[in-house]
Order: sequence, then structure tokens, then C-alpha cells
Amino acid sequence: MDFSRESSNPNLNITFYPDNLDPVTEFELSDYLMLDGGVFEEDSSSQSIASKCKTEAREKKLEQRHRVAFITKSEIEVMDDGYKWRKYGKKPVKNSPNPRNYYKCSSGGCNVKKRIERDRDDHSYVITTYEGSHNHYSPFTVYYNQMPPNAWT
DNA sequence: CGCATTTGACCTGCGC
DNA sequence: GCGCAGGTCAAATGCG
Repeated sequence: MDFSRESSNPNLNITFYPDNLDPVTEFELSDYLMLDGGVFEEDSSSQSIASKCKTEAREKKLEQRHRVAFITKSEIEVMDDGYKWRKYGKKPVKNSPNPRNYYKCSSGGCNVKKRIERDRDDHSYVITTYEGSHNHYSPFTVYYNQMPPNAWT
């Protein structure tokens, strides 16, 4: 694998490239939250043995403990960050009049998930939650790294 | 023709 | 134990 270069904290690799977006109207990173491994603190010591017999979905859930939530101000909710996202679900959320969309990274072997919903109070804000870490680089990131520093100016 | 999206059903966890 | 809410699956559909 060529992905061994992956940063110790892949969460920080998440970067936005407004220039890559075609109909960008207004885009600003207003706030962000970072939820790291500690969120899903293993409490298995108190769990019964039966929990070990659960499906592997549970195990995967434990693997995907890396969570990053971004609150962005944008008119488009799904932004192209270079990864290939495949929508796999949509749900109306109780807290908000807006539906929530679920995406998966469709790259092979990458089980990163993404949850997108609009802010309840201000529709111009979009809450994007990444879950898990990519085991590969974004094709666009690689492309970007190959360009001279002033290529975007 | 192949792939992504849509959408309702199904599953699981949690609170009462 | 039951009901609710959130999350995922999978068949059908649409699009390139």
C-alpha cells in the first residue's frame, strides 16, 4: 500500500478547496468541532459476555470512533472535498425540519462515513460530520500536492 | 450497460 | 416490555 504516509491524525487532513467548487457562492468555515477517540470510551468491562457475540457491525462501530463535525456556512450541503461519496440514506431528524443525509466513501476499502444536515435555526449553515478516517488520500489532495504553491493564485 | 441516487423497510439502542 | 428515534440496507429507478 502506498498510503503508509497517512498522518497520525488523519482528521486534520480534511481540507476544503473552494477553488475546486464550481458554483461556489459563499463559503466560510465558521466553526468546527473535533471529537476524537475518547468519545467512544470502551465500557466493555461492564458489558456482558453476550455483547461479544454481537455482529461485526458492532466491531466496525468501535473502529470508526474517529468523529469530526464541521459547521460550515454554505448554500450547498454536499461539497466536493476530493473524495467520492455515495449517498446511502436519508432521514428526517426530529430536532430539525430538514432531512439528514448519509454518505459513504465509495473508494475501495475505505469505510468512512459522512453525515450532512442543515442547521435547525439557520438554513445557511450546514453541519457535516465525518466518521472514521480514510485509508487513502483524496485524489484531489494528491493532485494539489503536485502543484506549485502559487498555482492557485 | 454500469453506476449513483432514491426511498421505504428493517434493525438496533435508549428512555420511559 | 414498549415505543421512539437514529442509522443502515437494498431493490428500484434514473442518468451518463
